[in-house]
Amino acid sequence: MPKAVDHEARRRELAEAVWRVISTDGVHRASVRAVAAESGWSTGSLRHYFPTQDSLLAFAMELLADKARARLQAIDDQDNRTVLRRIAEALLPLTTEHRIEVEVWLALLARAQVDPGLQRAERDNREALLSVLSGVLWRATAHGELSESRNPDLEAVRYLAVIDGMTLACVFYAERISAEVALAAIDRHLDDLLGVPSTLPA
Amino acid sequence: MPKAVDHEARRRELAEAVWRVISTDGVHRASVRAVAAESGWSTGSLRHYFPTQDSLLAFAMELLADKARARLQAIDDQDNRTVLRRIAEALLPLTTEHRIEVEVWLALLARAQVDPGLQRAERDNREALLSVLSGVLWRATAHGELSESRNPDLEAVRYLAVIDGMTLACVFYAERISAEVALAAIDRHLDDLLGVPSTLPA
DNA sequence: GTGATATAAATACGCTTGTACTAATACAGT
DNA sequence: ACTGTATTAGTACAAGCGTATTTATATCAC
Repeated sequence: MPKAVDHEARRRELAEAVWRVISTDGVHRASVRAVAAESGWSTGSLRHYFPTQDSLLAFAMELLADKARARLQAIDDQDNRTVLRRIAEALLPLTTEHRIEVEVWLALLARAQVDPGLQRAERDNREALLSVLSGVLWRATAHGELSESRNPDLEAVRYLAVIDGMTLACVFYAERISAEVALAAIDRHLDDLLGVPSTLPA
Repeated sequence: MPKAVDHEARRRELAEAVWRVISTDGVHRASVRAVAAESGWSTGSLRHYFPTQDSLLAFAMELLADKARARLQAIDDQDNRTVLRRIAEALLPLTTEHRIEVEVWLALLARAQVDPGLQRAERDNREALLSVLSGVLWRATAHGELSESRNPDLEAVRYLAVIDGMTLACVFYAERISAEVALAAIDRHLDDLLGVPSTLPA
């Protein structure tokens, strides 16, 4: 029997090389050769784990979605406001490592627009995110934390929009929008939704 | 004297071909040859107006920024809430034509992340947008429409985030987020900022 | 008409790309 | 130690790329 290699581990290793190439040179430079060189393997070896470039990029994108999902699932149940805050913290690019992930995600997202093979990761992630947010906000309504006059589904869409918009700002406008500003905007938004926490009940 | 051609008009014509190629095939397919074929001109002709591919893409992006700026400047002075609404309408991809512009913009934005030549259009647009929003919100504070407890600059950042986030949702999640939902979220946000307009003053 | 010249088209060069194929390597079971 | 095979490396090929250069075209001043 030949050498035994952990297939999934190798695929992850190669996907991480994809991230590095995209982060520094852009998606359009993420050629099979460039990724192979970045990973330290030959193009022939890479092809054993990913028969085509598309499958390589698609896996790299799905792995990013998995990481985001894992961060979200690690949020333990607390009061609704804290959960909403933690979700924003899990999605916003507050650390350098996460910032790079978001940059790569956005680059792949733009490509997914014209590459059906990349669209699934985006759809699944989005779907999961919105249903989680809706769930929390419906629960908040049931607990009287969110006003009856508000539509929880619409508020979920709007809150996700704030997170996405602040994410864009952090990535493309970093010198103006710091992590502190991003979180301040999130907290201000939660104040509007759920009321200022430290004040007496109205 | 030779044939006289309107240089700027031809450059715009070629830039529009760039938009079409990016919209249907993606930035990575926006080669000089592909754009020339889409425009109906030869690559040699194209090169008379854009010596390099980078200059072609940069001009295509700047032209998009110009169109957005023109839409914003066409908003005539009205009450602050209406102005804020109109700004959102000018930026959100509510029509098919505008939707394509936003798709192309996002594709070029992703590339601008690793291509300094494309970054200026993004910066200028962003800067102008934020200062307009801040101006309106400071005015709203002066008129007592925005609560003194709110920071107009932070609210400008947050409102732009909502617009950007809804824009992303409209483009990448169109079957779930319609134009109506996007505008409903905007109106809800303006309600939070400025109060519900149809009610009696508190 | 004629000629000067901006524009258009065509061709060519060197490079990179995605993918395919072939030969060498190295390790698990006997 | 031997053998078979998963893995790796290396090479090859056709296609597409950005760009340069060279030739042909068409129009305006005279």
